[in-house]
Amino acid sequence: MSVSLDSLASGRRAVNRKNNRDAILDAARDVFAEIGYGGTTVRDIIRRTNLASGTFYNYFDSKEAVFNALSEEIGTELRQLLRDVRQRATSFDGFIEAMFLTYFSYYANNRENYMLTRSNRGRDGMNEVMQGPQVHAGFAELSDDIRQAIAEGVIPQLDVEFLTASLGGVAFSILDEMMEREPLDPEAAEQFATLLSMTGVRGNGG
Amino acid sequence: MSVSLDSLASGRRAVNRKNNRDAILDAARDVFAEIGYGGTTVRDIIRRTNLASGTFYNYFDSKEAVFNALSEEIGTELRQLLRDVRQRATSFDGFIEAMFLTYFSYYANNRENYMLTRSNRGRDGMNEVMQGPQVHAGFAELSDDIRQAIAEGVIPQLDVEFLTASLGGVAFSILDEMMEREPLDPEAAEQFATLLSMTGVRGNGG
Amino acid sequence: MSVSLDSLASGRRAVNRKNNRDAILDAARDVFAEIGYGGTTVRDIIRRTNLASGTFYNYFDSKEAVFNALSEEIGTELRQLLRDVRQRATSFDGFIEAMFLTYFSYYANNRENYMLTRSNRGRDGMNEVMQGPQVHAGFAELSDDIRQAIAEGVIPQLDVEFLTASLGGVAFSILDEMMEREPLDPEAAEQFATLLSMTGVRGNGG
Amino acid sequence: MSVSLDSLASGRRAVNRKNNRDAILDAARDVFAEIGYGGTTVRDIIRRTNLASGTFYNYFDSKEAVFNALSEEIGTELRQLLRDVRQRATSFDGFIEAMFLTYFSYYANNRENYMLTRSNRGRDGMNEVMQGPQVHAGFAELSDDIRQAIAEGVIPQLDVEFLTASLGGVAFSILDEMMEREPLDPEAAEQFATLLSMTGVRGNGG
DNA sequence: CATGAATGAGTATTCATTCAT
DNA sequence: CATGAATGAATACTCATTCAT
Repeated sequence: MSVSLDSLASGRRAVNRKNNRDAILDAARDVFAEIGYGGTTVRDIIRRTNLASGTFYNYFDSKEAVFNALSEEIGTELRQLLRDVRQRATSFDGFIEAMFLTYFSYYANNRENYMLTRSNRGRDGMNEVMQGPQVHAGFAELSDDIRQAIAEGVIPQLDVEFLTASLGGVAFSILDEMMEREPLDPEAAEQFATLLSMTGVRGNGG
Repeated sequence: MSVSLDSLASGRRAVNRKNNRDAILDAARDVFAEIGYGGTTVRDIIRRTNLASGTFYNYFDSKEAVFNALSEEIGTELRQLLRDVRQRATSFDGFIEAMFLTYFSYYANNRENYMLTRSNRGRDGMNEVMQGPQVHAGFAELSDDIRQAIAEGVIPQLDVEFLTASLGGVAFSILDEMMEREPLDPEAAEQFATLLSMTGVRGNGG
Repeated sequence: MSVSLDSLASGRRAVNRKNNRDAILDAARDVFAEIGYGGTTVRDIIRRTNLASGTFYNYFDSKEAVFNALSEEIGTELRQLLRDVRQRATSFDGFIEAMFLTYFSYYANNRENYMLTRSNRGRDGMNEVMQGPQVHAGFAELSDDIRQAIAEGVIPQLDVEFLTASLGGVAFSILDEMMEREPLDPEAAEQFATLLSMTGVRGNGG
Repeated sequence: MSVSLDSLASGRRAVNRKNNRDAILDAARDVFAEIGYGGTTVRDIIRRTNLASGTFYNYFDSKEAVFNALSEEIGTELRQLLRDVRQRATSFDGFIEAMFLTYFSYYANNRENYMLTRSNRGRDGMNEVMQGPQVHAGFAELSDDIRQAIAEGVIPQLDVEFLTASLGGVAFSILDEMMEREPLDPEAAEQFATLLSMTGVRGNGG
């Protein structure tokens, strides 16, 4: 008897713990997206929750900590998708194309994460254009891909860091433009990004 | 004693008014650059000044107002430079090239304004990738230029908004990369940006 | 599994109850000594224990309650020692001497209790120079002894309360001084305390 | 005109500043005395004042800072009195006697400072029986006096630190006892303290 | 117009205590 | 009886802004 009770208890507790953590994360995601990281207060977050103020601190140490958890979540998700792309890629062109499409599609399908990412940009000491640690890691992987493509003679010997930054810049800026349009069209965004990146303004696009 | 001072006032006041305003702007520029917009308090700003806290409000309504004034200053300066470029341009290629060089050189020569611009990115409600009202205006002009180039058949019929955003994105991201290098090399940055923008990765660069 | 444990419970529980209570008391003694009564939190105490926070309240009602239990423990121990002294005493001089020696030796041998006593002094509403209820009780007994000594003509007719307080004050202040010296020398402390108390500065000491 | 206005202004300001500071100190003195240092909150202090909460921090950095200011005030006052005593003293006996009388009288006439001193005892890290920095300094001076008296052969070669501590202990403990009596009788307290200190229990008192 | 003290709403965080399991 | 998550009251301190001088 007491065995089953105990195991029930611990099970329920674990579930509840998970639920509460998720509730906080969900609330935080919304608030950050709505009023930005800087403007968000811990009170704003818990207010959107059934929890008491103190409960927040059972799960996260600070506002920054929740934010990092969210960033990590998105970054990990996105980076995994991009790794899958990398593995399936058979050509550099196809790789870049798939990367852009994956990237734009991800945010098209997760608008709240897009909003969060934008609010990210405002964190103090986080003013690298929009680079949390996750983005940084993603860029490092991209740099490696570029280096390899250069080594294999697939693309010319360009400045790797400049190119990495540029591709990121193109992705970010087109993402912002795409998110303002209705309906969302990740394919169109991808096509433009690919075209510009691969052949430039002079390319046979249009 | 203060009576004689008073009698000098009318002339001196105008000067002083300008001086005080400038003192606040200078202090603000430094503080924003150092500790970011979010972290900066009005007290931080006036502390770097000989003025009293209340005096701040004789010149600006709020922290945001000083920031906007600074942004406007930079934006106006930069936009004027870019207009000069536009007027002197004889070809689209030359125009883009000169735009990039002017842009990179400006920040290379005004590091504190670069820092300020970065801190800008973090403002709440200012999370458009990097768009203060000035940047917005600058982008509008660039869009016009692009539209005209398309109309004249100088470049293919690309999506104007996407292209404008992309050029901005490339500029911003390469700027960040450039500012981390020593020595600062605006020419190298310009060459890369131009090459990528005009001919893409596939271009005969390297 | 837990069923068989349950059947052992009735015997084991009593043991465990004692163990847990002692574990809490031990932890509390250390923490109070280290960071003082005011700074100590209930969490600090249970953290040094294998127990859960809620368990604390199965044994004590509050931080104050543990503290009182510890005080009582020390007070009871010390008072018992002093009662033994009283019983063995054959003269007032010998009584005082033995009292001091017992007192100083006790704390020399139980430094953590000394630390605890010091932290005691800081309790709110416990600001009588150094008087927990135990000390109060001890003082009452000492007052009786003094009264009796006066009645028996062994010592002059001094103000009993003043004298009791003074002997306590001398004891406390010399204890503090003694505890700062290395090595601890309760005999020296006792000799000084006795000399001063019995014959004053003018005594033939030195 | 503007001169007189200006000087009036700065004068009034200074007065007001002084008044506010004093108001805070007075309120703090009362609260500390009533509910002890540990239990006192900054809010408790400003609540007894007409000032706003933020105003507190225009004058003091923290609760500790006000307390230190008060302690210093009392300590300085008392030490000055004791220095006067020292200068007027013509014999060691007379010196000790006058010291005790001054000490007891001071607190008899400043009950709120007595209460404050008692609350002092409870500060964390301030658990030396009741020694703020002021008391410490006072003790150092007393030690010097004792050393000199020994050097001059006026009193036997006693352990100076023990004796200093003991005189302090006697003073403190008798003070506590005295303050509980009605009416306050500093002379009686002084006589007892002097008698005990100089001739001990065996003295010809009573 | 300059001053700088006063204001008081606002925020992060802690902690003793409760209570469902 | 043990557990430890949830609670929410409480506190210190900051800061933009006002306003009397």
